[in-house]
Formats: sequence, C-alpha cells, structure tokens
Amino acid sequence: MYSIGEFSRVTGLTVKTLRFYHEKKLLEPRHIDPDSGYRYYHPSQVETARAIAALRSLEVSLDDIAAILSEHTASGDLDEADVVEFLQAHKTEMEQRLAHYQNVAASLDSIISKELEAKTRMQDANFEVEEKNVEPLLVAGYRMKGRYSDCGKGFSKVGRAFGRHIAGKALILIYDEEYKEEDADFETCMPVRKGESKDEITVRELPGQFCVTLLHKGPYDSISRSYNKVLSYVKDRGYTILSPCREVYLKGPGMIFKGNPKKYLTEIQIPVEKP
Amino acid sequence: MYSIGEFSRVTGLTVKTLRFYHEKKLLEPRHIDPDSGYRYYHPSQVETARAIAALRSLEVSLDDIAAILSEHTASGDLDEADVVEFLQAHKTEMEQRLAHYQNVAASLDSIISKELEAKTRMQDANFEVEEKNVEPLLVAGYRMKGRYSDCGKGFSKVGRAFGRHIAGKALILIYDEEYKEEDADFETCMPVRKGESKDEITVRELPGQFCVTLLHKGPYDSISRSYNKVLSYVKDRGYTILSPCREVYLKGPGMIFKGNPKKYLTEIQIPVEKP
DNA sequence: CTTGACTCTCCCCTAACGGGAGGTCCTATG
DNA sequence: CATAGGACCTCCCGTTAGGGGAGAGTCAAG
Repeated sequence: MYSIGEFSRVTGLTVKTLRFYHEKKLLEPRHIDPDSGYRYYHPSQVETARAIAALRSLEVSLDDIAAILSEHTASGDLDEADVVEFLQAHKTEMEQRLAHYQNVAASLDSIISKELEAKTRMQDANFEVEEKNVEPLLVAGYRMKGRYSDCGKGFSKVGRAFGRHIAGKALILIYDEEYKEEDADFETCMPVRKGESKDEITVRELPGQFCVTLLHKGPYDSISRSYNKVLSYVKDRGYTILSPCREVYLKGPGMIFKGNPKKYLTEIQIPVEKP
Repeated sequence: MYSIGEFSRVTGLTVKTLRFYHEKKLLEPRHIDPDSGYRYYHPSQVETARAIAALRSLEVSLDDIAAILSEHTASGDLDEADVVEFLQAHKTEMEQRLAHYQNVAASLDSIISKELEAKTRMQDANFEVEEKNVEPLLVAGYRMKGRYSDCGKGFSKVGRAFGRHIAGKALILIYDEEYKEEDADFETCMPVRKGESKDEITVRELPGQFCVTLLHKGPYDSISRSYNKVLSYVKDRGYTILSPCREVYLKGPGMIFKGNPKKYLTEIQIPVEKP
C-alpha cells in the first residue's frame, strides 16, 4: 500500500489531484485509516490512475472518465475496444475544437498581415498623383444603387458568400459618369482566389488597366478634395477617362475596432487613355 | 440611450454578459439611474461592445481586453495597428492550442484505428497454422539482451526516437536459435514510414519472406503452447527454419488501458525454406 | 390603477484543480 | 521519552466567463 505522497510520485498525479479524484469517486483509495483519515492506495490502483491520466491527456472530462470506469469495473476488466465508440464521438468533438482554433489562428493572421501591410503602405506613400498599371484582379462583386454610405450592406453580402476565398482589399467600382450622392451606381467588390457567380454576386476578372491614382488619407467624407486633385491632373494632360473608376480601401474600419478615420487610407484609381 | 435589454439586442451580448462586463469595468453604462439602478448605454458604446465581442471571438481573455481598452480609451481612439504586437503574441498562443488539439486528435485517431484493425483481425482469425508470404517492412529496431519481459524498455526507446513516424504494429525479432529465458537476444522493432539510423537504433527494411504463421490469443506467458504447435507443423513437413523469427504484437496492452490479457493477439512468424 | 414586461441585486453553479490556513499524525533522532 | 520536521488531514477560497434563478422593484401601456 502506498501513502498518498508515494502514490503521487508513482503515478505522476499531484496529491491535490488524487484527493480531488477521491472526492469525485473516480479513484478511491483501497483503504482509509479510520483514526487518522490517511489514504492508502493499493499497487493495483496504479493502472487505473495511469488510465485516468491518459484519458485526461486526451481531454476527456472527468464525468466521462467516471462513466467509462464505472461501466467497466463492473464488467471486471478495462479494454480500449469497449470504449471505441465513445472515443470516436470524443474525436469529432476534438476535431471541432481543432477547427475552431484553426479559424481563430487564421483570423488573427489575416488581421495582423492586413495591419502590417497597411503600415508599410502608409510609410511608402507620398500622397501625390501617380500614373501606373493596375494588374488584372479576380473579384466577386455586388452591384447596387444608393448612397455610398450604404456600401457596407454590399460588402457584407459579398463577405458572407465568399468569406473563405477573400484575398485582398475591398474596393468599389463607380459606374456613374459624374459624382452622385443620392442614387449612385456602384459595385462593392472583394478580391477572391476563386469562386463562381451566383445569385446577385458576379465573379469575374477585372482587366489590367493604365490608371492615374492618388492615395487619400482620412475619412471618406473628405475624399472629394482628393478627387478634385486627381481629376484636374487628368484634365491638364488631356487624358480620356474610362469607366468604371475604382476606390480601393487600403485601410478602413478594422475587423475589431472602427479605428481612427484620420488614418483611413483609400486609393483612387482612374483608368485613362493617353491622347 | 439604450436600456440594457435594447443594448443587448443591438450588440448581440446577453443581459447577463453586459452586467458582468459592467462589474468587471470592461464596459460601463454611460448613465445609471440613481433611483432605480437601471443601466443606460449610449449608442456610441455599441462600437466598444462590438470590439469586445470581436476580441472574445478570437479567444482574447477579458483581462487582456480590459488592458487593451483602458490603454486606448486613454489615448482617445482605438486602432488595430496599436495592438498588433499583442495580437501576434496571442496568435502564437492560439497556435499552441491548435497544435495541442492536433496532437489529441491524432492520438485518438491512432487509438481508434488500432482498435478497429485489431477487431477485424480477431474476426478473420482462425487460429490455425498458415503459410504465407510476409511483405517487406521498413522498421526501426533496438537490439538488446535480457528477458522478453524487459522488451518494454526497448519499445519505449524506439517510440521516443521515432514516435512521429510509426506506422504499424510493434514486433520483435528473435535471434536465438532456441528458446532462452534469461539472456535472450532479440530486437524490438516498430514499423516506420521513414527515418534514419542513429545511436543504438537501426532503421532498415526487413526482407519479404515465406513464413509459417500462427495467431496466438492470450497472455504472453502462454505463448509456448502456440510455439510448440507451429514448430511441430514445420517439423512434420521438413521445412528449414530461417532466422530471425518474428512476433508481431497485433493487440497487447493499449495506450489507455492494460486491457484483458486473454484478448491479447500475437502473430508468430517463422520464416522457412521448403525442402 | 393594474398588468405584464423589464430590470435590479444577491447567491449559487459550472471544470479541474491550486493555494493556503490551521490542525493532526508519523517517524526518526537526541 | 520528548521533540522536530515532514507528511497528511479538512475546510475554504480562487481561477474563467458567464448562466440560472429567487425575490423585489420599475417602467409603460391600457
């Protein structure tokens, strides 16, 4: 017979844990001294203790372990074959947790990389009008009419449908020839890795284009100043504007915080043809 | 101003949770009626509530959230850029949990598949001597001398070194020409997917061989009866025994329970040459 | 004024132990 | 035999992130 301390050393379970298992009737000492209340464990109980520890390391709850143990100490012997159904059920549960943490890690990763990218963008930015070629881009888009401030609805539609495959910064395509406040015609787009059109959402590749671009820093409602700047640039050089224009939201309200609108970053892309 | 019930509906947090966050000073209602004690939340607090919910869904603890919030309500505005270092640290923590659950799921999977395989083996078994070709097998082996009952030491050596790559049932190779109890010469082997010899453990491919085999059901100490049976079969037919013989432990003490020795299953494989 | 919905505080519950207080028991040594 | 130190006992509280419910007070509509 082992005292609780000896049994603890043999099994690797702490004294506290052994007392707790006693209270929970998971592992009751073979003998308890009636005078002192000292617990004494029989060497044959080491095996049970080891089994409990093994099950615990597989994240089996004490209640389940108790059920398993009582079921099989009744029948006399413990065998893994008898608990294989339980283990299968338990495995699916563990796989759910696994999937959960995969989601969490992936979300964290996307938030972090998004922030880091925005940071480098912000550092490299010079906030002057530029001319550059924009690469072709596969997007899922939802075209809508209304105010620009309603674009959240469109983005959440696209997000819900293609959440898994999003691969870049949100953008909108502006189909109006001139600025409209009330009944604007635009398309909320998310870059995707792959996907197919369904319902009101179309997936297609936006063509590569030669664009005049400008980074706008600050809240959306001050973006008209930047538009004026870039449009006058285009006019000065006699370029022809092609439709639709794009606004790429490099940094806007985050997934966690709304953030400081003064730090928002939007790229205006106006596709043009040189004369 | 929202009452707690309205705020609950708007934010998706339960009333209980909101009261709890108040108590923890995570999210304190803008106004508390001094007479009734009713909590009233300002619409601007919806954003904070949303942020808390977002962080909670990423498994951030309330303490950490409180730290983040107090740090940044001090500076006036919340921005993800300011917590990116924290998120990175948090991400590594989440990845550890992820890895943990991957281990658990993998362990469960191996236990389950082991049991299921043993079960079908048991059903298909006829417990008669058979002749068959044994396939080549890549193993990691540790050769030792002593009693067969000491083989656990050898298996745990191999297991520790190649735990990741084990792919099959443990077996031992018996190099003695005749049965020895005291100073037996044998090698504890585990099939592996790949690996290289190091220290005292050699990795190599066991050749395919023509064997006389017999399934032994029951504890190891009764295996001599099965040996007698298979050896007399060999002798009757005048086959020549080649060394080393193998014992494959199809079912022995499990990873959780010691199991019932009466259900242990061992295959004796004696490589022979026909005359 | 009443009624029903809403809200308040207070207390207990979860899982699996860990920490510590205050007291008892065992065993070896002087 | 006395004592010292270590081992052991019970009891209580703490952890996380809330949930459940009791009993009492409050709000708004009819």
